[in-house]
Amino acid sequence: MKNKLKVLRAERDWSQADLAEKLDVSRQTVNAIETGKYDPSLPLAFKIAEVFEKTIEEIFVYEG
Amino acid sequence: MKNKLKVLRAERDWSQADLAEKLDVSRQTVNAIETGKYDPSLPLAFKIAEVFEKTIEEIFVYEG
DNA sequence: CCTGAAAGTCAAGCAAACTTTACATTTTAT
DNA sequence: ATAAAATGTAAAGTTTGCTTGACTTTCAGG
Repeated sequence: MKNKLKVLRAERDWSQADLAEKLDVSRQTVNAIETGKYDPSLPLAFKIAEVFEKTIEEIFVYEG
Repeated sequence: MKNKLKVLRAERDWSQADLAEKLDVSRQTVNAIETGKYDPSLPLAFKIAEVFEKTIEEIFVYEG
Protein backbone atom coordinates (compact mmCIF):
# COMPACT_ATOMS: atom_id res chain seq x y z
CA MET A 1 0.00 0.00 0.00
CA LYS A 2 1.39 3.34 -1.07
CA ASN A 3 0.17 6.68 0.25
CA LYS A 4 0.52 10.39 -0.38
CA LEU A 5 0.76 11.58 3.20
CA LYS A 6 4.15 13.16 2.86
CA VAL A 7 3.11 15.25 -0.15
CA LEU A 8 -0.26 16.26 1.27
CA ARG A 9 1.40 17.19 4.52
CA ALA A 10 4.07 19.23 2.74
CA GLU A 11 1.42 21.06 0.70
CA ARG A 12 -0.12 22.18 3.97
CA ASP A 13 3.18 22.75 5.74
CA TRP A 14 2.25 20.43 8.58
CA SER A 15 4.80 18.51 10.63
CA GLN A 16 4.21 14.85 11.45
CA ALA A 17 3.43 16.03 14.97
CA ASP A 18 0.85 18.52 13.64
CA LEU A 19 -0.87 15.80 11.64
CA ALA A 20 -0.69 13.36 14.55
CA GLU A 21 -2.50 15.88 16.73
CA LYS A 22 -5.24 16.45 14.14
CA LEU A 23 -5.70 12.70 13.83
CA ASP A 24 -5.49 12.09 17.55
CA VAL A 25 -2.74 9.50 17.19
CA SER A 26 0.92 9.49 18.18
CA ARG A 27 3.64 11.07 16.07
CA GLN A 28 5.24 7.64 15.73
CA THR A 29 2.08 6.29 14.18
CA VAL A 30 2.05 9.03 11.53
CA ASN A 31 5.72 8.38 10.85
CA ALA A 32 5.21 4.62 10.60
CA ILE A 33 2.34 4.99 8.14
CA GLU A 34 4.19 7.59 6.11
CA THR A 35 7.31 5.47 5.88
CA GLY A 36 5.28 2.39 4.98
CA LYS A 37 5.93 0.35 8.11
CA TYR A 38 2.27 -0.52 8.30
CA ASP A 39 -1.16 0.51 7.03
CA PRO A 40 -3.59 2.53 9.11
CA SER A 41 -6.78 0.95 10.41
CA LEU A 42 -9.89 1.73 8.37
CA PRO A 43 -11.19 4.26 10.92
CA LEU A 44 -7.84 6.04 10.91
CA ALA A 45 -7.81 6.03 7.10
CA PHE A 46 -11.20 7.76 7.20
CA LYS A 47 -9.85 10.36 9.62
CA ILE A 48 -6.85 10.96 7.39
CA ALA A 49 -9.11 11.40 4.36
CA GLU A 50 -11.18 13.81 6.41
CA VAL A 51 -8.34 16.11 7.48
CA PHE A 52 -6.98 16.23 3.92
CA GLU A 53 -10.45 16.60 2.41
CA LYS A 54 -9.84 13.72 0.01
CA THR A 55 -11.21 10.23 -0.50
CA ILE A 56 -9.34 7.26 0.90
CA GLU A 57 -8.67 6.14 -2.67
CA GLU A 58 -7.06 9.48 -3.48
CA ILE A 59 -4.61 9.07 -0.62
CA PHE A 60 -3.96 5.35 -0.42
CA VAL A 61 -3.12 3.11 -3.34
CA TYR A 62 -3.74 -0.56 -2.79
CA GLU A 63 -1.38 -2.92 -4.55
CA GLY A 64 -3.31 -6.15 -4.91
CA MET B 1 -18.67 2.32 11.30
CA LYS B 2 -21.63 1.06 9.31
CA ASN B 3 -21.40 -0.98 6.13
CA LYS B 4 -23.52 -2.31 3.31
CA LEU B 5 -22.04 -5.77 3.00
CA LYS B 6 -25.23 -7.64 3.69
CA VAL B 7 -27.16 -5.76 0.99
CA LEU B 8 -24.37 -5.92 -1.59
CA ARG B 9 -23.95 -9.61 -0.91
CA ALA B 10 -27.70 -10.23 -1.18
CA GLU B 11 -27.84 -8.33 -4.49
CA ARG B 12 -25.28 -10.76 -5.85
CA ASP B 13 -26.73 -13.80 -4.11
CA TRP B 14 -23.44 -14.62 -2.44
CA SER B 15 -23.20 -16.46 0.88
CA GLN B 16 -20.80 -15.23 3.55
CA ALA B 17 -18.64 -18.20 2.64
CA ASP B 18 -18.67 -17.17 -1.04
CA LEU B 19 -17.56 -13.67 -0.16
CA ALA B 20 -14.94 -14.93 2.29
CA GLU B 21 -13.42 -17.03 -0.46
CA LYS B 22 -13.31 -14.11 -2.88
CA LEU B 23 -11.64 -12.00 -0.21
CA ASP B 24 -9.32 -14.74 0.93
CA VAL B 25 -10.40 -14.44 4.57
CA SER B 26 -12.34 -16.73 6.88
CA ARG B 27 -16.11 -16.90 6.85
CA GLN B 28 -16.08 -15.77 10.48
CA THR B 29 -14.26 -12.61 9.52
CA VAL B 30 -16.91 -11.75 6.94
CA ASN B 31 -19.59 -12.47 9.51
CA ALA B 32 -17.88 -10.36 12.17
CA ILE B 33 -17.50 -7.37 9.85
CA GLU B 34 -21.04 -7.74 8.56
CA THR B 35 -22.51 -7.90 12.05
CA GLY B 36 -20.40 -4.95 13.18
CA LYS B 37 -18.17 -6.79 15.64
CA TYR B 38 -15.14 -5.02 14.22
CA ASP B 39 -13.93 -3.03 11.22
CA PRO B 40 -11.85 -4.58 8.45
CA SER B 41 -8.23 -3.56 8.03
CA LEU B 42 -7.59 -1.01 5.27
CA PRO B 43 -6.21 -3.64 2.86
CA LEU B 44 -9.27 -5.80 3.41
CA ALA B 45 -11.53 -2.79 2.90
CA PHE B 46 -9.83 -2.26 -0.47
CA LYS B 47 -10.39 -5.90 -1.39
CA ILE B 48 -14.03 -5.64 -0.41
CA ALA B 49 -14.44 -2.50 -2.52
CA GLU B 50 -12.78 -4.36 -5.37
CA VAL B 51 -15.04 -7.39 -5.36
CA PHE B 52 -18.15 -5.22 -5.18
CA GLU B 53 -16.81 -2.73 -7.74
CA LYS B 54 -17.51 0.19 -5.41
CA THR B 55 -15.42 2.73 -3.53
CA ILE B 56 -14.67 2.19 0.14
CA GLU B 57 -16.78 5.25 0.93
CA GLU B 58 -19.75 3.71 -0.89
CA ILE B 59 -19.57 0.63 1.28
CA PHE B 60 -18.38 1.87 4.65
CA VAL B 61 -19.78 4.85 6.51
CA TYR B 62 -17.52 6.32 9.13
CA GLU B 63 -19.23 7.80 12.15
CA GLY B 64 -16.78 10.36 13.51
C1' DC C 1 29.61 25.87 13.54
C1' DC C 2 25.78 25.22 16.57
C1' DT C 3 21.25 24.98 18.02
C1' DG C 4 16.62 23.48 17.73
C1' DA C 5 12.90 21.46 15.19
C1' DA C 6 11.60 17.70 12.51
C1' DA C 7 12.05 13.12 11.20
C1' DG C 8 13.51 8.40 11.92
C1' DT C 9 13.82 4.30 14.78
C1' DC C 10 13.73 0.85 18.62
C1' DA C 11 11.63 -1.76 22.50
C1' DA C 12 7.95 -3.25 25.40
C1' DG C 13 3.27 -3.48 25.98
C1' DC C 14 -1.80 -3.22 24.96
C1' DA C 15 -5.67 -3.43 21.67
C1' DA C 16 -7.81 -4.66 17.42
C1' DA C 17 -8.04 -7.71 13.41
C1' DC C 18 -7.90 -12.21 11.86
C1' DT C 19 -7.26 -17.41 12.28
C1' DT C 20 -8.93 -22.23 13.34
C1' DT C 21 -12.02 -25.34 15.52
C1' DA C 22 -16.24 -26.25 17.15
C1' DC C 23 -20.94 -25.99 18.04
C1' DA C 24 -25.85 -23.75 18.07
C1' DT C 25 -29.39 -21.50 15.65
C1' DT C 26 -31.94 -20.02 11.62
C1' DT C 27 -33.34 -20.38 6.88
C1' DT C 28 -34.40 -22.79 2.69
C1' DA C 29 -35.84 -26.54 -0.11
C1' DT C 30 -37.69 -30.94 -0.80
C1' DA D 1 -40.93 -32.73 8.86
C1' DT D 2 -36.47 -33.28 7.92
C1' DA D 3 -32.06 -32.41 6.01
C1' DA D 4 -28.83 -29.34 4.25
C1' DA D 5 -27.08 -24.83 3.82
C1' DA D 6 -26.35 -20.53 5.79
C1' DT D 7 -25.63 -17.75 9.63
C1' DG D 8 -24.30 -16.68 14.36
C1' DT D 9 -21.25 -17.18 18.16
C1' DA D 10 -17.36 -18.45 21.25
C1' DA D 11 -12.56 -19.60 22.85
C1' DA D 12 -7.74 -19.50 22.21
C1' DG D 13 -3.96 -18.16 19.52
C1' DT D 14 -1.21 -15.18 16.03
C1' DT D 15 -0.40 -10.94 13.65
C1' DT D 16 -0.95 -6.08 12.92
C1' DG D 17 -1.93 -1.40 14.55
C1' DC D 18 -1.04 1.83 17.94
C1' DT D 19 0.92 3.61 22.51
C1' DT D 20 4.67 5.67 25.46
C1' DG D 21 9.38 6.68 26.32
C1' DA D 22 13.78 7.25 24.81
C1' DC D 23 17.35 7.92 21.76
C1' DT D 24 19.68 9.14 17.09
C1' DT D 25 19.89 11.42 12.72
C1' DT D 26 18.78 15.02 9.46
C1' DC D 27 18.02 19.52 8.11
C1' DA D 28 17.25 24.70 8.15
C1' DG D 29 18.42 29.25 10.42
C1' DG D 30 21.24 32.32 13.12
